[in-house]
Order: sequence, then structure tokens, then C-alpha cells
Amino acid sequence: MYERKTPLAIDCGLHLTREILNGKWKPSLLNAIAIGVKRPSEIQRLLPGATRRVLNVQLKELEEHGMVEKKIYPQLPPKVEYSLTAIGWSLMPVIDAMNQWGDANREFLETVISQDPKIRQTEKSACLMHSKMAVERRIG
Amino acid sequence: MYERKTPLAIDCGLHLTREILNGKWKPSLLNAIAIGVKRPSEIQRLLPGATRRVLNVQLKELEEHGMVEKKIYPQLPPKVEYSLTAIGWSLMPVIDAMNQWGDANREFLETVISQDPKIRQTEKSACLMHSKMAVERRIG
DNA sequence: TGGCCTAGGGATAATTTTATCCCCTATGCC
DNA sequence: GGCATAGGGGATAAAATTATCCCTAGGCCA
Repeated sequence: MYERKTPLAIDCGLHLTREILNGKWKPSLLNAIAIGVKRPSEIQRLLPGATRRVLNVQLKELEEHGMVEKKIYPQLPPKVEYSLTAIGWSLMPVIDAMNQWGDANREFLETVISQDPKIRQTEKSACLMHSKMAVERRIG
Repeated sequence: MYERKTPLAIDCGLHLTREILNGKWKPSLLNAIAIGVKRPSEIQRLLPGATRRVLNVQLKELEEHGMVEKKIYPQLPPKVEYSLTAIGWSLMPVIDAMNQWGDANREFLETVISQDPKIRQTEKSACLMHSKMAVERRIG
């Protein structure tokens, strides 16, 4: 298995949180589970930009870090459901804040990001409903 | 110059925010500037785990993304000061939320992170004052 | 028998991000 | 000349993260 070679910085809260959220799809995964999208196949449908493989890997990391729980139903075909742990729920204000800030500044951010010479193309897939549902959860 | 090859996902607010904060030291840099540590040499002292080079690179990205401004004083030896832009300030609630959550759950997080078989060692350098000052700023 | 469903994961390649190393600006001082 | 100051950045190596590809299980159905 892969072993990290550089020591991991965990001095301030910022670094600890960064470590937990470090992964392209981790905030989205937490959000998906929070809004009730719990089964792997549903999650994959919600995040079409990610491959099944990456989602599995990152879900496992979230599980190992204690943010989500995985319940395997002994059925066939198999059924699996993820849910947030208490500490996972406590992370939602962070996710919500990220979501809100990004949405509130979407126009500006899309502009500066696409002006970045490193970026050749961007990709919008269907996780906008994602934000909407998150807002609904927050508000009502 | 380096050019990204995979399209960048910018569907939901979460991804936009992630893109801006994507960089090992970016949250710390924003926080540092917010608490008044503005000159490159001071910032470097505050974040001893990072090399000068990386901080320069990530500061430039933050600048290109419109989060910070750089003022160069035409002096010798040179003097440079960074400051947050309006939108940079508007990001602080996110940074604060990350900082608070990480600090509030430090014990748990240090445990799960160090149990991770990928992690061989962790590193604590002096950016704890970092958090303290951030808290002070928040509280008043 | 062959194919579908749901879920999982090994191996490896490609991409992206960080780290290392070394050099540059320009002035003043010993 | 050599060194200090304060800041910057190119080139390249190394490390970390994602993407691709392909194979597993077990029952159901045509």
C-alpha cells in the first residue's frame, strides 16, 4: 500500500481540517450523504464527473477518518448505505460555508478561474441540484 | 508553463471553493494575512513547514484568483505587503469554520489521522498561535 | 449459457502538486 | 571582494493524487 513520505502537517485546525477534506470529491461526498443520497450507485449518479473507483477510495478514507459510516445489508444484489457520523455532521457547517461562498461568488470565480492560463477547459456536470438541496436542508 | 490537462470541475459552489483553496498552504496564507501577517518574510516565519518557493507560488495563485493584493514598495531593500481583497475577506468565514472545527476536534482528528496506515509521521510547527490569533480576531 | 444488477478492489499509468537546488535584483557596509 | 538585506523565480526531481482498465462475487432471468 501507499505510504506517505513527507510528514503531515497537523499544527493548526486549518491543517487538520484540510487533511480530512483533502480529496477532489470529499466535500461533495459528505454533502451528498448529508442530503440523503446514500447508496453508492446514487452517489455515482449525482457525481458523474468522478469515476466509481475514486468515489470508493475517497469514501473509504472518509470512513477511516470517522466521518461516515457504512452499512452493508446482507442482500443480493448487495445494498450499501452510507451515513454521516456525529463528527461528520459537525463538519457540515464547513461544507455549507464552502458551498454558499462558492455559489454566492460564482460569476466572479468562474471568470478568474477561466482566465487562469493553466486552465484549458472547465466542466459542469449535474451537481447543481446538489447545492440547491443543500440550501434547502439549511433553510428548511 | 504547466497546463492542466483534465477539465476542471466547477459545477457546484463546493468545487469552486475547493479550487480557490486548493493548495497545501492556501488556507494558512489567507489566515495569516487576515491576522495581519503581511510581509513575505513574516509569513515565512509563521509557516516554517513551507518553503519560500511554495509560499510564493501559492500567494501568486491567490493573487491571480483575486483573493489577495500585493503592494510593492519601491524601496531598497524591497518591501512587499499582502492584503486581502473584499472577496478574500468574504472567504474568511470559511477559513474560520475550518479552523474552529479542526481545533474543536483536535484530539479525535489527531488520533484517526495517526492511525491511518498511510501516515508515518506528523509534524507540528509553530502555527498554533495562528489559530489563537484567528480566534481573537473573530471574538474581538 | 450468457448477460444484468450492485458493489468492490488490484495494478498501473497519467496528471497534478510540492520539494529541492540554485541563481538573480540592487544597495550598503566591513 | 564578500556578505547581508528582502524578495523573486527557473528547472527539475520527487511525491501525492486521480484516472484507466479490468477482474471478482452471487443470484436472477431469458
